[in-house]
Amino acid sequence: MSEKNRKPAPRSTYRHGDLRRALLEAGIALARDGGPTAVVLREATRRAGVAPNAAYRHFASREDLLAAVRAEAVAAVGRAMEAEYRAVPADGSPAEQAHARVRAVGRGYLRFAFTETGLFRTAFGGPFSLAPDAAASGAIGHNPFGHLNAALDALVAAGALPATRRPAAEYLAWSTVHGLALLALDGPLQGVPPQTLELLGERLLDMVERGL
Amino acid sequence: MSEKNRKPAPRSTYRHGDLRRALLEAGIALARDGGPTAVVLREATRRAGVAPNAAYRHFASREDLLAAVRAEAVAAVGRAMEAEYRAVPADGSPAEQAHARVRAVGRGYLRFAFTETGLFRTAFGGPFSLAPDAAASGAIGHNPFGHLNAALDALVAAGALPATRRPAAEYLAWSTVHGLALLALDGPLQGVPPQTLELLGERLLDMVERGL
DNA sequence: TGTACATCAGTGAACGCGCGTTCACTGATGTAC
DNA sequence: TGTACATCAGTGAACGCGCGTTCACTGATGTAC
Repeated sequence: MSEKNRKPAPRSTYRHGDLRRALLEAGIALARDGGPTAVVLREATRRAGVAPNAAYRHFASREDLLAAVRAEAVAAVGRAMEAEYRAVPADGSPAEQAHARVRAVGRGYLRFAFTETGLFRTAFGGPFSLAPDAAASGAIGHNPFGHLNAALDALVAAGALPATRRPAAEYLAWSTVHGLALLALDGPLQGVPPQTLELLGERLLDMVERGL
Repeated sequence: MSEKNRKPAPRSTYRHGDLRRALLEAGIALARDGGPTAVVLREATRRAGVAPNAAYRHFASREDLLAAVRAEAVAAVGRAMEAEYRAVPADGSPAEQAHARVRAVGRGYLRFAFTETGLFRTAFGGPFSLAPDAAASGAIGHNPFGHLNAALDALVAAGALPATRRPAAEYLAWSTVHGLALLALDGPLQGVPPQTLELLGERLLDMVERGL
């Protein structure tokens, strides 16, 4: 976003201004096209036009930088889900609406995975947790998991899902979209054109709706 | 399996005997507890009690060794699925049996993932394909994907799945178990006790059965 | 309004690391006569 | 049955790599008087 990390051109000022953010943004850019392993501390400092060790004023370690990048990636997934959720038209019965929202949340997740491969991998491609504190630690209140839970709760409230089936349903639903995403990224679905993936995603969501 | 790679003790003979296999087995052991990134060429040679560059007589590169290890890991998944499949009792209607077999295949996949984390990661934790040639290249005819396809075909044959829904159903089914496996390995289901995971797995398979 | 000073963000140089890989080699084995 | 020789599996030493990280430093900034 800022212009500073576009060019490694030396600053005019001795101080950087907002090196933390510049490093974070460089890290995000790195993650975007290369996933978590591409988040290399030295490269981030290069992009920020700064000595390698300058990073240690703002991050305790490479792992610390990566954690910050990951939090941003997770937040981005959350935003994608939210956008899809908001795009759901407000017509139909409450049950229909609730269904449409669960689908929207899943669709948002899948679209993000297909579109922002590197960031998706950074968010969910290695060990990750979505504990409340993890969600709170970033500059974010967008927790993907929270969206899913809310949508499922609404499904129960609308009478479209028996309350007895609600517990742990979020894990079942999440599993399906997560699995498809990874099959498309790393598995036998690699190279399948986006619209086919999109279609497959809708069939997957059908299955979840029917099966939950 | 061989004793040679247990101890790094120097051979008595100048020639090794079966270094290729020793390296492969060292690689598998490495993968078993550490996943694909733990498959380090130098370490494999160390375990085989051999100079690092000796590996190049048998593998073109580290990547080549890893590919061989991966093929074995994939085969192991296939075997796990097969074992579960074979354990299905031969009673009930054809439709019931067919259902039970699809479940068995899925259960085998999940159990392997929960049990042999490192090997599962090696097989499916990074880029992978299950193209026929990939399955043929190893010393194996156990293709996990093939098992799933066969089970689904049988489901159609038994009249338990409308033929119109058969196409691409393997991807839908696979997505669900794959997703659950990864959520349990890397995601919010980390640390959940095995029997809870098992239960969740069964509920997931219920969902697939109902939803397909 | 000007000066002294503490703070601390960024510098420059250097490290050790373990890796994959290449080189020219050596010596055990199997085969041809 | 014995000897000469080609083969080629394994040796030993060395590389370059780029990384993360540490060290002692320097110089811009803001604050107190």
